[in-house]
Amino acid sequence: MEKIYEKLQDKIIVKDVNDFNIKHILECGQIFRYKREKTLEQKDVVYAYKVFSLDKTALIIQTNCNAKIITKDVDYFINFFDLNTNYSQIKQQLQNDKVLKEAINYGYGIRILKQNFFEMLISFIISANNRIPRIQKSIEMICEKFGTKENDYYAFPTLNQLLLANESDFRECGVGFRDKYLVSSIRMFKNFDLSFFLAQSEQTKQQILQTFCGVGPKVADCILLFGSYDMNVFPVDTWIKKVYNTFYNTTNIPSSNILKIREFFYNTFSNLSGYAQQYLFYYKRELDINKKN
DNA sequence: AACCAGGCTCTCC
DNA sequence: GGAGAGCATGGT
Repeated sequence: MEKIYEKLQDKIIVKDVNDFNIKHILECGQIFRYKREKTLEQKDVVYAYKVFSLDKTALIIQTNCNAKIITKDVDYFINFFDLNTNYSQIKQQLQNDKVLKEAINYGYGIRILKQNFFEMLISFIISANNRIPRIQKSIEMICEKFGTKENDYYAFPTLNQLLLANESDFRECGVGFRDKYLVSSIRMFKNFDLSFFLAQSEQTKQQILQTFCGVGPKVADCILLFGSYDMNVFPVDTWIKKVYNTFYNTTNIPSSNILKIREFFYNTFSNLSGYAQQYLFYYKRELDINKKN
């Protein structure tokens, strides 16, 4: 298959915008550290975003015919944006499901980002029973407080940097009752063997993650999906619950039974569950948000 | 002013 | 092992 991108010295040109839309990618719920930039003067520019991962950053300028990823860390972001995976093929396989076909039509440019495991662990502990804008703000404050300063932004803190943080430090970043979960989980991560963990079975990985304080089934699935590119999980949150109730509730599962809903979707989408979840999440959330305004 | 948010922990049965 | 209360904080 032909590559969808061209690698240059300090940027990547993505040539196929049918499988790459930076708004879809960043606003489908998988990442918290990004900012929309004011659109530049050129009239063909559709979106411009800055994205941050660990200590790295990129500026993405999307037009109607291509997307430019401008960064010092070209190879890192080729992997980060999963540019060597064929999303046309994935989308085609998922089109059998009628609802998903609609969702893909809406968020056609979604790709699953390959993010850092530790950053996802911390981020999704904060996400529990929280609102997305406030999650973003808390994470940003934690970066400013404990992360290394780069040029015009702060890196996500390393494990050693976060080991210096106590509960009131986190409380000042607006994480609320999750402060103690963070302190506990950060200490536990010090003795965490990631490569051993990744070699375990799906079920074992889910169980191990739930031994971290503040990590239940949903957060565990998010960490696996976004932090280890594991497509065999289907995180069920409030938005997916709405998806289930509006589009799929033809079965006899009580709409409050998260684990049963999760099982239903995994049985439906199998090893493409992670992709499917993101199309559905983005579709439902955008529709509801736009309805309000 | 209650109610809710990318749920989880803890208690009680 | 399943159901239910309580949880920080801020927006609507």
